[in-house]
Amino acid sequence: MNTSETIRQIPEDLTGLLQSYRIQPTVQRLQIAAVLFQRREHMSADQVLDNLQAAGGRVSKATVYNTLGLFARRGLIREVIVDPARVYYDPNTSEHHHFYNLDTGELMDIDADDLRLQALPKPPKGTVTAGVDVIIRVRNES
Amino acid sequence: MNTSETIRQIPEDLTGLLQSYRIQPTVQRLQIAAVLFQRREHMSADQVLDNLQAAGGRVSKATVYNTLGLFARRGLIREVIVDPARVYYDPNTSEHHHFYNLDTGELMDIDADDLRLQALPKPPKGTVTAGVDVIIRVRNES
DNA sequence: TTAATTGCAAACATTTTGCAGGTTC
DNA sequence: GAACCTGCAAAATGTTTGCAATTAA
Repeated sequence: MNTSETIRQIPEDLTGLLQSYRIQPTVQRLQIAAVLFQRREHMSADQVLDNLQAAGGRVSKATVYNTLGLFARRGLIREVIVDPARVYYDPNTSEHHHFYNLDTGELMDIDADDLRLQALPKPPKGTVTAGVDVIIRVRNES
Repeated sequence: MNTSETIRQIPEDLTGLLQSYRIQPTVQRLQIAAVLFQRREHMSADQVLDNLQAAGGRVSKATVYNTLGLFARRGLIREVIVDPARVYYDPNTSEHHHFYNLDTGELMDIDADDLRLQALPKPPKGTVTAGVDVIIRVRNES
């Protein structure tokens, strides 16, 4: 299909990574991809923007939002919908799930092997499954 | 704990239902509860408002939002976070999961018995599990 | 009559959009 | 040079808040 698994390990080849997802690599897109793939953390659009600006990158807010949307649409990253107030983006697109800390807003991965679903129910008539998200909401103790 | 299972079947006793969740029953709250528990459907705040106004109820937008938030905080209903654009509220608080149709925005219940999770992973140190949500995103065929 | 609730409008936060100017192939 | 991308500011959502007026215990 593509060589993403290999490329994933080599953030230096961001240009090739973007291209393999049919995304024209531009200065801003490479900077945004760099933040995501070097940190390999879940981030909101605003966090990406802050990070970039702190590092001296010159990217506008609109471009960050539009670019993250594009990355997600192309399958390079994944949207994580856990907080009604903002979308998180996950550079890890392999099958996995999430802990979401309601107190801190922190997201943590759960490996697919650590959380198996027993036989998925059939999707409603006329529909096909597009993805399965499991979110375990946690709260700080006491 | 409470008699919600019984009360649930009797939307006429909405006053008692609210009281059993430590919610002072007011005209507006009863109207909002009526919409949710008579339809027994997932609804956004805006849908609740529309429904109410169409039925001639006089409730303000702020009150609908605040009331749904209160209901959820008290455990009478459940928030469903699947769409970055809006929160859905679910009058069914028993353990269950959801199909979410990306094309139509429709939410459908999945009975807990039809989707078992094989041994939940332990929550991160210092945290306790507050809830588990499984969302199966589906798309209309072809 | 005191506390709680409501409604309105304004405030907020996140995200999207229109469009002029720049960049890329 | 044609198509595409970026930045800015303005607009569009959905939701929250401040506060005066109203309602409930």
